[in-house]
Parts: sequence; structure tokens; C-alpha cells
Amino acid sequence: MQDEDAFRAATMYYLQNQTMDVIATTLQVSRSTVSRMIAHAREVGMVRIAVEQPTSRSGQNLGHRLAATFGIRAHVVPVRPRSTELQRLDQVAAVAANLLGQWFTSRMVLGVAWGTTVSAIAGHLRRMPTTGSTVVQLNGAANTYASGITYASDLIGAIAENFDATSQHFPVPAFFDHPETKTLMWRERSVSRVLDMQRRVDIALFGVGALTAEVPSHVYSAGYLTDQEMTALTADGVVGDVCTVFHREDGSYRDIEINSRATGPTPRELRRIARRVCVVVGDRKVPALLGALRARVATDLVLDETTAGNLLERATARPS
Amino acid sequence: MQDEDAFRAATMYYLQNQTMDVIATTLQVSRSTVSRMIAHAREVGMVRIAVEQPTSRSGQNLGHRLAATFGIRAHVVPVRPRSTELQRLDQVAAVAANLLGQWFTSRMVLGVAWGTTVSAIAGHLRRMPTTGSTVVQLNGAANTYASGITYASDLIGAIAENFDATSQHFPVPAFFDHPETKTLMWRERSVSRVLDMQRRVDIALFGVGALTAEVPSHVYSAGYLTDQEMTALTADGVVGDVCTVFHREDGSYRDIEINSRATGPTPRELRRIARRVCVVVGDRKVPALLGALRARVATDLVLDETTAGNLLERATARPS
DNA sequence: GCGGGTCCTGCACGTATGTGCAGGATGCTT
DNA sequence: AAGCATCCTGCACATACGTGCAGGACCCGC
Repeated sequence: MQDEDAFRAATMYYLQNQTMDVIATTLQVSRSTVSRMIAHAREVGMVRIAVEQPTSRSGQNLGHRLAATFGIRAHVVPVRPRSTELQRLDQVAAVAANLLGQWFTSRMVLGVAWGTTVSAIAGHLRRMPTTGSTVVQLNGAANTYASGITYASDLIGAIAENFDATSQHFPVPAFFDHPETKTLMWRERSVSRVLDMQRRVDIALFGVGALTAEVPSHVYSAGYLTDQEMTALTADGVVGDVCTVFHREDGSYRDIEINSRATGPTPRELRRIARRVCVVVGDRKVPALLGALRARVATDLVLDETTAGNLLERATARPS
Repeated sequence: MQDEDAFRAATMYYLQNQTMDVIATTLQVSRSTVSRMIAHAREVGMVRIAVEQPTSRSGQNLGHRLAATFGIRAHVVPVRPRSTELQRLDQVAAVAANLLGQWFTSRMVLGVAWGTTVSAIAGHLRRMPTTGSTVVQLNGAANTYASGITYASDLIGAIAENFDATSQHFPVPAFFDHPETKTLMWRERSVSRVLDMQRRVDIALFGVGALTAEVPSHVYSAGYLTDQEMTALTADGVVGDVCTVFHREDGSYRDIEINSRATGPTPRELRRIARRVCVVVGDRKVPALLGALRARVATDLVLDETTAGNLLERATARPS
């Protein structure tokens, strides 16, 4: 049996730290095969590696300070000082994927937003079979120009497949044009089924969108919003969004017209979810992130250390 | 900060799988230092590695068959077919130590027996700081000839130290000469304090002693039992012991005179403990192990695969 | 301020590990 | 049964990693 030998090899390698040569002899195969078997074992999630903050030490480091400031669990990812934002995204996504793999188990429901960040995370997931679990899309994804559904749909599908979970898509646009349409659609059974599932989410996974971005987030670039809408948002003091629901830097999100047409859960709705994992990379996202944290959308924050530093600085420099 | 950098290095290495060279550049140290930092991180338990049985597959393998036969969780350790018993002990102990490290956390109470097996496990523990936890000795250790206390005491102390736990010794002989002495001692506060702690044990760790051993177990060799007592045990059909309480191959342990003078918990008392980890190596221990399992002393069994094979064979060949 | 610890680092070397490639097995198709 | 595609293996090489050793920083105590 394929996996059986991989398990033996992985056990001998990681738990008993034998060299691959010894394992090869035991299993009567070549050393290279053992190398491949162990790689396989890692890929299918048979091997789980966790690195934990040493418990001691006076909360002087970024992680503890973030935790103390915002009442969240912070996972600060070390990155090289001069790495590009894309590299950082990759690193942070790798860590987030690992964490998700540890937290998500059988019979759970995972809610995911869609976007560059979540997509990067999906790319780093390591196969981990579960049973009876579900992956549900948190916000709509079709826009006026392209259906956009393929993208979000592939993403959800890939994540679900990774966990052997069933996937639940959300067949609505990111924003409705008219609030009334939303009200009506929300009564459709095809939609309300998804909404029901969203209420059962155990872990939510999302990034934040930044309105102020030099490189605009997917939501703003791909024709989801008109110029007119963008202007209105700016005038309202909006800095970004979480799951297509916009907010200001102080964490408020009321009286923002477009939110009545948005399809994702509001911060208030999100807060009903036990574990809410927010993954962020990029200094330009700091104001949006600050607002998101003040709206208490996250219980866990995964970010690179430079962004973390900037976030803390801005949070303490301009207390809301 | 020492640990801080080790954490960064370990994260980059294990979670983002960067090469040590890259990490060295980032941290501005030499690659060898990074290698040492990561080794350090592993040693202090900052890195946790678990290997899990792939969930699938038709319970044809030893682990599943053992689990099904005895209603326990079985952890079968792969070993080289021609390895010596000492090597196997080493391998199995490494795995057991790893499992213990995963299970034992802050504010728990760990009960340990003492003996060759437990001693080997202690040697493989990786440092893992906890708070508010306790390690308590499960059975007495002084015999007629030598105090024996040093040995058991060092063992308990070493395990406790590994977890930053307080240790609770059990200052009584392995066996009393007269049952009445036991009764009286059990009322002493110094003893009853330990007994109270034993009742709060969350995880128990022990091996099994085999009476039939070619190489006799510590308990039988070191002058703990007289020749006369050994003869009596054999006549009674005794095959081995768990925590100095003897049992027969069918799992019964009543009407064995010496048990009334033994200091360890009986199977019945053990069964009150939620997790009971039995670690066994050696074919000669199979009959004793079989009896122990039938007495339901264990919830988790860690053993090498040849012993596992023999155990299953004997269990099915001679159903009690 | 000087000898003698102890601890830590980088170097250099040998060993352990990952991977492109080519040959062989297996299984499916025609 | 031959043809073809796919998968798997071992070889050989390049790379990555662990560790003994020697030099330097630091800390004491006198």
C-alpha cells in the first residue's frame, strides 16, 4: 500500500529521526524513493508541523503587542526586510495555509471570501482529508462585465477539494445594483440555503480590501464598482472592505450606501463566527486593516512583520 | 532575544520552507548559526511534528486491527526487521515521547510508573514548558536491599523538569512485607497526599513487566521479590504486572496474594484515568501485555510492529 | 589589568537530501 | 499481441545540512 509505506517512512524520519538511508534499507527501496515517499507524506498532510511562539517573554514583540492592542491572536510572519510585496504575500499565505490546516477538521464549516489573498492561501494548502465538512463562499462574485464566477468558483472548489469537503457557491453578484433586488434574492431558496450555511460557519477566512491602494484590490479594479461609486465611497471616508462590506478607519460601516447592496456578511454578522481569520499583506492596507480590526471582524490575524509594525504605529499614533 | 530569533528561523524553515541560507541572510548570521538555532527550536519544543495515520484504508494494518480487537488506540512503530530489542526500545520510546509531548499540556497531572521502558521514554522527551502541571509517581520503589529511591526519584524528577512541572514522589517500597503496614501507611498524610494526586491523574504512563522474561524486568531482578514469592506467582498463573500489580493472561488479578501488598494502582483504579498510555517492546512481554489489555488498563498502546504482530497472533490463536 | 574560564560564531568538511533523466514495468487501446 | 501512454524506480549529480574545531567576545575573581 502506497500510503502505508509513506507513513512508515515519515514516522521513522520525523519521529525517530532515522536517516533516509536506514529507512531505505528497512523498506527495501532506494534512498531516493524514500525521499519521494516522505515528500509525498508531507504533501498529503500526513505530517503536520507546527511552530509555536515560546510562551515566555515579556510581550514586547509585535505579536503580543498586536494581541494586547486589538484583543486578537496575532500570527506575525517573519519576512526578509527587502522582499517584494509579492514575496511577502507568498510567505504569509504559506503560514496561513498551515494554520488553516491545523484548525480545520472534520464536520466543520469553512467560510471563505475570495480575492488575491485568499487565492494565494489556497495555492499553499497541503492536502488534508476530512469528512463531513463544507466550504461555503461568503460573498457574491459576479460583476457587470464578466461573470467572475469562474474565478471564485474555482477558488472555492480548490479549497473544498483540498479538504475533501463539499463546496457551497454563492450565485449572486458582488454588489446588487438595487437594494430591492437583494431583498428579493435573499428570499430565494437557492440563496437562502447558502445564507443558512453561512450561519453555521466555524472558521471564516478573508483578507481586507484597501480603497487607498496604489494597486487596487480585485474588487475595485475588475469593474465591480463604477467611478461614481468610488467617488461616493471616498467622500464617505471609506478606507476599505471586508467581504465586500465597506468600513471607515474608525471601524464604523453604517450609512455607507453601497453596503445595502453588498452581498457579504457585515462585521456584526461575522462576529457570530467563532474563529475569524484575517490575512493581510501590504502596508497600503494598513488603514483598511485598522478599521477592520476596530470593527472586530477578526479573532486571528495573519500578517507579515513590516505590515504589523506599521499597523501598530498607526494604531498608537492616531487613536480613534 | 535568543528564542525570538529561533522562532523566526524555525517559522521560515518549517512553515515557509526557505533554505537556511536565505534565513541566514535575513537574520544576518551565518548559515551554521541558523542550523543551530533551528536545532535549538526543536529541542525546546517550539517545533511540533506529528505524523498521522492516513484516515482511509481498510483496517487491514496492525494498528487498526489492534484498535478493533482491544478497543484502544494503537500506535504501531515501524522498526527494521532485524533490529535488536534495545534498538526497538529506543525507537518506540522516541515515538512515545513525542506522543506524550503532544498530549500533555498545562494544568494536567501526569502519572508515571518507573522501569526500563519509562526510563527510555524519559530519555527521549523534548523540552516542553507547561505551567501548573504535576508529575506524580504511581507506585513505590524502595526494595529490601537498596533504597531504589534514587532511581525512581531521578526519573520522576527528569520528566517533571522537562515539562516545568512539580514532581510528587511516592515514598514507599514497591511491595510491603505485610499487608497491614500498607493499610497503616495509606493513612499517613505524606502518603495519602500522593494518593489524592494519583486520583487526579489525566495521563498515566507505564509499561508492563513480564514474569516469563528471559531477561527479567527490573521489578523481578533487583531483589524486589524473593524466590519464594516468584514461585507463588508462577503457581498462580501470573504472567506479568502493571505498576507492580500482577495479573494473569486472561486479565484477572484477584486472589494474587502479593497484590495486597503492592503499592501501585490496580487495573480498576487505573481505569478511572482518562488517558492511559502503555508502552511495550519485546516479544517476551506478549503474554503479560495480553493480560494487561484484557484488564483494560490502557487506552493507548505504543509498541513496535513485531511485538504488535505477535500480540495479535496470540490474541486470536488463544481467545480467552 | 591579567589569567582562565565559558559561551558563541564562522569556517570547512563530510554526510544527507532533492531532482532530472533514462530505463523498465504496468495497463489500456486497437 | 503490438503500440502507446503512464507511472515508478534507481542512478548520478548538485545542493543543502550538521558538526568538530579554532578564534574571539565576554565575564569573573584576584
